[in-house]
Amino acid sequence: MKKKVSLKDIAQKVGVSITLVSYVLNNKQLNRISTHIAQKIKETAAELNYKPNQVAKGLKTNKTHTIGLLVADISNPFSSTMARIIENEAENYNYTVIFGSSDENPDRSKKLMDVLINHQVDGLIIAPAEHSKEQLQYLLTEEIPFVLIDRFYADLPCCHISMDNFEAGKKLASHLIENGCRRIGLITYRTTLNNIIERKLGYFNALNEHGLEADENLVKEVSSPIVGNEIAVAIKELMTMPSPADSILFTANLLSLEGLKYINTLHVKVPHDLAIGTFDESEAADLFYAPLTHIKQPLQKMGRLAVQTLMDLIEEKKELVQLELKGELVIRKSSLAAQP
Amino acid sequence: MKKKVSLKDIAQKVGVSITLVSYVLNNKQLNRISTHIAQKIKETAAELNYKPNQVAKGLKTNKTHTIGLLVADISNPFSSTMARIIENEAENYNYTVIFGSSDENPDRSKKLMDVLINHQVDGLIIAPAEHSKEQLQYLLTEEIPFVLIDRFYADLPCCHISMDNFEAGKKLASHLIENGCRRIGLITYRTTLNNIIERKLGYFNALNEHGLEADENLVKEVSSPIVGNEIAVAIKELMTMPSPADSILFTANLLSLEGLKYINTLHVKVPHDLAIGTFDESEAADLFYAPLTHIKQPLQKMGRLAVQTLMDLIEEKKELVQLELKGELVIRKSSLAAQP
DNA sequence: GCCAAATGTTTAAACGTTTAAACAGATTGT
DNA sequence: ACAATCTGTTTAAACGTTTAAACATTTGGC
Repeated sequence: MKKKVSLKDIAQKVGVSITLVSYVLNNKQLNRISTHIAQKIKETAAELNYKPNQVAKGLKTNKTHTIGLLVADISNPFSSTMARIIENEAENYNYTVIFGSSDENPDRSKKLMDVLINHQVDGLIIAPAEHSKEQLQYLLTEEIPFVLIDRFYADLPCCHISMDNFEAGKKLASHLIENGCRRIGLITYRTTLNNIIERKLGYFNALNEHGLEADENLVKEVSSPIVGNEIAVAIKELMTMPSPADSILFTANLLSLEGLKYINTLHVKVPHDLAIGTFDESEAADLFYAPLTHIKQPLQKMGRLAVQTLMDLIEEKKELVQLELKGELVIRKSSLAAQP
Repeated sequence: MKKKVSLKDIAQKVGVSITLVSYVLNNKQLNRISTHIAQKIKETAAELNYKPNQVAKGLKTNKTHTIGLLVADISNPFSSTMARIIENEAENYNYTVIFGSSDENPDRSKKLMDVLINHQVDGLIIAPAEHSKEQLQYLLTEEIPFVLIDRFYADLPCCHISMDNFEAGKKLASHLIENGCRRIGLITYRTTLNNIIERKLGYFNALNEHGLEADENLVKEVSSPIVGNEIAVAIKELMTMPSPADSILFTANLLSLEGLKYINTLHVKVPHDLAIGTFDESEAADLFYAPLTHIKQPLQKMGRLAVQTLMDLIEEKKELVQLELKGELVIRKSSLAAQP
């Protein structure tokens, strides 16, 4: 790689000090500097195609204009959509995004966090992995600005932006009930993450408020959102129990996609034989013969608020921002089951 | 943000020079340094939780251990899958990824490229936007290491890794022909990008080799891959022409998804009434009642090779690597049309 | 006992910026 | 006339590292 043009090169060419070049190019002390020399410096900078070295600048100013984004997996649609929103919003503040995928693994998460911190990011936006509370605690003691998205720990006094998952789960379950479903199976996965748990609690709350009894046999917990066979087993059980499920609520997008693959192999028509409700939009759920009723997360809003909050933290306009935005129930064919 | 622990802090605490601390922590000159002082330095570093400042290091060594990834849109599955693969492979080399979405816009692409370069990335992996040849030319003259993925300019002497799109298009069209299709509609979008154009040429070549005449009316070019209505019009025309299409080959994933949405609204059964072939995997195409026959790109291989090639460029093991990997034809229900 | 070599550690400069402070020369007020 | 002020520019130190070179002390050879 060629050596890049530095302030020094410009200074030498023009025959002035580096300081003066810096002042001119940063529009500082402009009331002082003679216009014709300023002119000449600018011309020369353009001519040499000078690009300020952000690394050197960062060392001096202690601001890299970079934010770290830590997600579960950048290749999954939730993360990548979020990444794009965050990229765009960060750009408005002249910030660049550097990312890492934790794979929901706390060790990996810790390692990535360190890498990002070592790169001197000015702050972090994190969709925390399971069991990463200690790490977040560490960020807090180090006073490294960060904002959680999607999930959070209730007892951790930090900024977080997420959806009101309890309300969303309740809204979705209520909708199924109001459309005639009486035996709503719940398929969720084993986790300590509050977002998923809240969705489940919302489901129970909806049953309760509608005077329906919760049946433990209707609740299936698989070990992870991608184990297709466990999901298939769960669905099979729900469909073949004495009083079978008339509908299924999936607490996560991935669960429903895996579930539909299995349902597609059965002689079961959605929504006639089985209504479906799930979370998040997806092309796949759109293209399914009975497009899926789902909770649409306010991703745009979440992403933008996360960046804005982070910027405030970075600029030390300290304030504890903890938001739970409402999700939107998008009603599609998959849930219009017992409807006449 | 708290001030971070520096070499200086360790040096002061132990009572030695900064240099010595640096040597110990980098395992340099180890044959010289007294073991007990080395021990003490390491202990103190651990105790203070020292993390080397990559920015300062980068300034001195002229290596930031960061690569820039420039894609069309990080939120689309091709880009995000690629991003993840690149992230993982880069990690093997102790590199971190910083990204930008060009939106296929040359101005934005130029701007992002500058931002990444100003952040002193050691190299770039780029899925070039349309009309970005000049910018790439510029990288070449500046000797900034970069590798193109997915697309390239034939006359630009730079490294690129992509799929053999001509062969892929040909393979897909041939498959349709061999399965009885005789009137294959092609839906593509207006672009100067070689990858899409090659797919189209592959289609023509397949027709030719199978002794079928190319009918210009069967070829529809929309203005962009996301204009649903244009795609609908194109499909309608293909289906209602005097001798209508018995199949459609989409030259891009997005086109087929938009197309299927429209096809879903018609009284047309895939593959019986219309066979479909497309590019790239997607959950959506999997879940469609007739899962789509498609060309699977060797993303894993492309991503890994791109990183490896870039690392070689960065380490000045200069070599021009230009690869066109073979795509895999994945045959699914959507193309098994005229088959008995 | 003296010089050379080996051992352990420090000095100093550098990377490309920023920025407070100093400086020199011109202009002004009295 | 001369201090005070203003104008335009430079000096120098700093950010946190790396690394060649210098230095001081010990050890070894003869």
